[in-house]
Amino acid sequence: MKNRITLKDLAKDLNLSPSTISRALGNHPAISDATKKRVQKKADEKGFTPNSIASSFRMKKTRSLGVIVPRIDIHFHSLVISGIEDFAYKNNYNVTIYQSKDALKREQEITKILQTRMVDGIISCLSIETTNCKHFKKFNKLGVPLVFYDRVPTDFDASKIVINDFESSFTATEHLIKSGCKRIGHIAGNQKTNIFKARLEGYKAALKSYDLPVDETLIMQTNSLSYDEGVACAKKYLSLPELPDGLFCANDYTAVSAIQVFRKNEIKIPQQVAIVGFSNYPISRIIEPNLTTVNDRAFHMGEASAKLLIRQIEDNNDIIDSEIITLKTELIIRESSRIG
Amino acid sequence: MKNRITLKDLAKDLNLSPSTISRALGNHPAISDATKKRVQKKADEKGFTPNSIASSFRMKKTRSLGVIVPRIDIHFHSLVISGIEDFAYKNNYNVTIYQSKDALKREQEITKILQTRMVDGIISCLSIETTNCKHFKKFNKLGVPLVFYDRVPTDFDASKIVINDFESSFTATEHLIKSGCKRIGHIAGNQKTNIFKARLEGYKAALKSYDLPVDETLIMQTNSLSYDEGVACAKKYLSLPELPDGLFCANDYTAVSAIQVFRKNEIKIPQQVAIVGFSNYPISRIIEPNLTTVNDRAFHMGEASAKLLIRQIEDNNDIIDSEIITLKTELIIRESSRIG
DNA sequence: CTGAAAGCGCTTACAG
DNA sequence: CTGAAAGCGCTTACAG
Repeated sequence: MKNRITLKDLAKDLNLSPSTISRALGNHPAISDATKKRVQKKADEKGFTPNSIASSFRMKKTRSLGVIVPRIDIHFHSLVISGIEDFAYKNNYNVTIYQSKDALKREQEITKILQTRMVDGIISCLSIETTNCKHFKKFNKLGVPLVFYDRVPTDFDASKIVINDFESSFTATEHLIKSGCKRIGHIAGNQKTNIFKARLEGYKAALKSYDLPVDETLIMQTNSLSYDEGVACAKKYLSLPELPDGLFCANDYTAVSAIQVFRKNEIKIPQQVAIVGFSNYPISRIIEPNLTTVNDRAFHMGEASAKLLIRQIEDNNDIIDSEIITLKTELIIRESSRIG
Repeated sequence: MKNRITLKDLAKDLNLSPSTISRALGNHPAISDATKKRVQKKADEKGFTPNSIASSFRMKKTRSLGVIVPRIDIHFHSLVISGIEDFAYKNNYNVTIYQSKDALKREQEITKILQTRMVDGIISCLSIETTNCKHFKKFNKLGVPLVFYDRVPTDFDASKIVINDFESSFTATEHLIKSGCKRIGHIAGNQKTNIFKARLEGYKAALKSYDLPVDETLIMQTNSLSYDEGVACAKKYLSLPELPDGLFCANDYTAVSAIQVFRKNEIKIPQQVAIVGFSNYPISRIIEPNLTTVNDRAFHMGEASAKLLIRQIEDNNDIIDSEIITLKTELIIRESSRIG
């Protein structure tokens, strides 16, 4: 950053004051068109670009959003970030990203950095270790709006963008029931996490509402819904006296691994076991048979987060304390549950 | 951002000057330990956090890196960003990201934004449309270092982090040859892009060096190496009088689609056709049979980019103009090429 | 060991 | 329609 042209330089060249240059470039109505043209021409000629740090400093607005995600390389989060960046870009905001690596300590450190960086607002998905959100409270005092998505705090009021995990799971399970399944299993995520708890509850509620029994031997608990855990769960199903005829998995990885384990054991999908996943990962379209899954709208979640956050930044109307937006999901029906 | 505590506030409280507060918090050697302690205590007590925008403005250093990627939601790029963020975080840099969406126009706009944002350095992978990099030249004049990765400019000197596509492809093809393949096909990427050109060349060179003929009917051209294009290519192979016995694909998507098309046609992988992909996408470990592929070190590419960039930012030594670092790849041998 | 002063490049209320 | 002036919150060369 050397010998940048400043407003002062332009002013000297044009025999005008820096105030006038600033206003001309900002298209201020009080400045004559003739002057605006002269200034713009000189600015282009000299390759002037405003120093937005100086402007941010002066205005106490940085037009940047801080985003804290567990990991950027998880597809769900990269889609969310993509949605955030897209919306932010269109509205002239910048996006600065941080990874908590699912570690509370790192998340806390990042909030300290964000506190000094003067971002105009923050979007975050909590780390898996975070049970207490007090490190986010400081932003309330500083007047920096927060929006959480996916893994959201329960211990304090904040704006949130979520999907209806309960309802989505209800619908997914209902789809299996309506397809004729009577013994439906569930591979469940970590029950310390609200979204996975809701998915289990939605599954149970659907069974109940169709007068099907909730058979605990058909519900498999996992820690992180990893591919390997999915393989282990599928093997457990195989060791049961009777196989389930339907399986709703709390994510796509476990659903894919179940498909593979079952097929290796000559079990026909969906004829013998119909399978539904959750999240619409890219692999769900590639695995054979293609996986029926819940589109969790990751990109839209990012867009919605950015939209809500920017509205909160720009609304001087201090009446709204927090806002919770629930996005619609969509059950994408593919071969893995298309029976007969 | 309201009623933030400033150095001046602390100074007033402690009957010291702002200069002393600044130096005390910056652990300046000239300040007595007693004063440092007093200042630190008061700062903690009042919840002081430095305004880093003011500091950036003053120092003309923002400690932030601008990153331009085609899309964040492409796994390769999200891994690279993850590597960048990780290294940057450890070195107290922030990472601001932009997506070009593979559009030259948007890439140009982003460079204009970055010019005003005063980032200390820029990391970028060129958009697919970019053939002319003159919109990056301004950063040379501004003294803002640039590092390109993966898709890098050929028309001007710049620091680059790349892998050796030629050699990696040579090794991958050689592996097929050594496994006993004699008729090896190649699904090639867009030949306007250097990396895909290099992959094709590496494949051809390996054949030649083992005295195998280069059979153009076994080389399929694609536009974007998409899954669907892979399916189409695989079908073309099936329509040939004789199938290849080995297939080196310029990415994993096309390799996966080839596996699926072949298997649907009762062709045994790897016994009848051995297949090798490129990039080590997550799906390569999941597809059956598991895909042999080239680990392109996306995360390390990000780390290396950030490392090189930060070194260029912090080295006042103006002797180095640009630096090109080639990373080692690794051939991961899995079932899809393990013959016999 | 500490302070007074200048200045980074903008923006804007005030004056004319 | 344009300008002079103040100030955002830091940092640091200079002085003592």
